[in-house]
Amino acid sequence: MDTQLIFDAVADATRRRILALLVAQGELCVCELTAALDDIQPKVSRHLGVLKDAGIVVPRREGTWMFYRLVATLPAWVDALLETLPRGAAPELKADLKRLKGMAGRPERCAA
Amino acid sequence: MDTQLIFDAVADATRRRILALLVAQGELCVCELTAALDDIQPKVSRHLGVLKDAGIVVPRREGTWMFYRLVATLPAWVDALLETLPRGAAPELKADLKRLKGMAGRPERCAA
DNA sequence: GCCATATATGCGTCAAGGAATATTTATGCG
DNA sequence: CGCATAAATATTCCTTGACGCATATATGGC
Repeated sequence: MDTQLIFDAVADATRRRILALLVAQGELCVCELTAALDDIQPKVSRHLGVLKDAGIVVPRREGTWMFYRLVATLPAWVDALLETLPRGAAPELKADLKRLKGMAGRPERCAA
Repeated sequence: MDTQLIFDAVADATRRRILALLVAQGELCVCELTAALDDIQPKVSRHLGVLKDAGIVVPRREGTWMFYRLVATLPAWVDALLETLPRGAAPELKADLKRLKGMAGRPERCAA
């Protein structure tokens, strides 16, 4: 658990949007995040890699899709930090959620 | 209140040490922070400038000294973020406080 | 005005990190 | 096996920001 990696991860606006979405939705795949953020896939994937290396999210493969979710056993202060994102630190969250809802061909999950 | 400025400010380890000291001590001058961090004065001053531009701290002049303290009316989520610093996100805080206590010729405050 | 202390800032250098495109790997289906 | 989709990585370019040093500014006392 490297403190600097955590803060570096949260310093980027795109990664904050991803984290806010994961806090709100629990688990999302790359294509869902790409649609929600209205951005290109390599960019989303690379930012997810940063979050994974920082130990904040974990991937789970389900067929073609890669689902990402928050690590369950984060230190309390990291949880508190992530909680601040929907509560004022991520203004775009509403719009991102709206795009996510309106996404066509959203994958169906088998297991959670 | 620019969200990105807040996170950029907190992304730097030196600035997190400064903020943790201010959370713990309430108000400190540049020379006290320089001693507590065991660093050079221009560096401390520059980081304080970043924190000031981000709207997190405010300066107060008292004779030759410049005292810095946290802004009183920060948004709730920023307060929550700052609270995480002494609670696990600032490992060096103990050592920094120790150096501060042992500092020679510490200025005396007139008004708070 | 002169000097000492405290603080701020200009400047050159350097490395880290983000964006965009192209490419590669992995999975599923026929 | 070949194709299509999803995702990861590699490459290149470019911007940002931290650091260290030197210097400038401000305040107080004489």
